[in-house]
Amino acid sequence: MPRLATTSDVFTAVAEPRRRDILVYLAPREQTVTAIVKALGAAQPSVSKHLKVLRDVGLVEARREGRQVLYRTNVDALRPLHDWAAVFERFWRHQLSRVKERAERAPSGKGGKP
Amino acid sequence: MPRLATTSDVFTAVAEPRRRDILVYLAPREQTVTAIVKALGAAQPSVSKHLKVLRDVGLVEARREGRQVLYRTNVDALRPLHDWAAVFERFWRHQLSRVKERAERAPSGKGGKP
DNA sequence: CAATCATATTCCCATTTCGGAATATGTCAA
DNA sequence: TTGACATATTCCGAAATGGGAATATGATTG
Repeated sequence: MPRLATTSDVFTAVAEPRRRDILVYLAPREQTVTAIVKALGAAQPSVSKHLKVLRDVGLVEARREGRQVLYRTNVDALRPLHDWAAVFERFWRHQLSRVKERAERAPSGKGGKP
Repeated sequence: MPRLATTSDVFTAVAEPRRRDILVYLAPREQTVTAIVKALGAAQPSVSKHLKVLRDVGLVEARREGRQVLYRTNVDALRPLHDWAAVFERFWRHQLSRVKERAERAPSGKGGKP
């Protein structure tokens, strides 16, 4: 079995960079498909397909207005993602000490990993 | 061009449920591959492959101890994910009013979406 | 060195994914 | 109704994914 269907999982849907861009673009206010196409510089069919995926997962909502369709990010659907990531917040402090320790061990910091 | 290489993007790496399970399992403390195999009930080669993906993206770190290899989640590498999701936090309040409004419009709340 | 435990890698395969091009559907205007 | 605009869908091909089975590498012990 290959990867989980992109249409059933928020994580997989968000794995695509273009879809992330779309979500960011549609978060402040609803936008036309054409607007998205122009903003992202992508092909229209491609955008429509991505929007379908996002809509199937519930990450965006659509509203028809005449000839145009206005899409808008459903930010609530992103909470599972945020919540999952937030679980690790608990361990950040714990591991921060390690990072700090390493940083202090190498004071001339510029030469990280070129 | 098909999907983005799972090995170059944290988002894609985390798209796989088993890999998420591994990350959660390895967050509190480092664990042996065998331990992961038992904990997840997955096949050993499968786990090793997932670990390789996670390590290539920097989501886990490995340490050899005799015959065994101890893996540990690098929680810092999860920050991009968290930060990206956190961008939408700003809009949650805004959209919460809509949800609230809808909830108040339907007082007999039990029948949500079973 | 041989045997064994622990982990990694390779090979094969069914399935999915995305982009591009072409085409279909839907909606408004004249 | 015809035509133009906006969006959606289908078909195609190249590339990638993850599981399973087999095998390879690494390290320890006798």
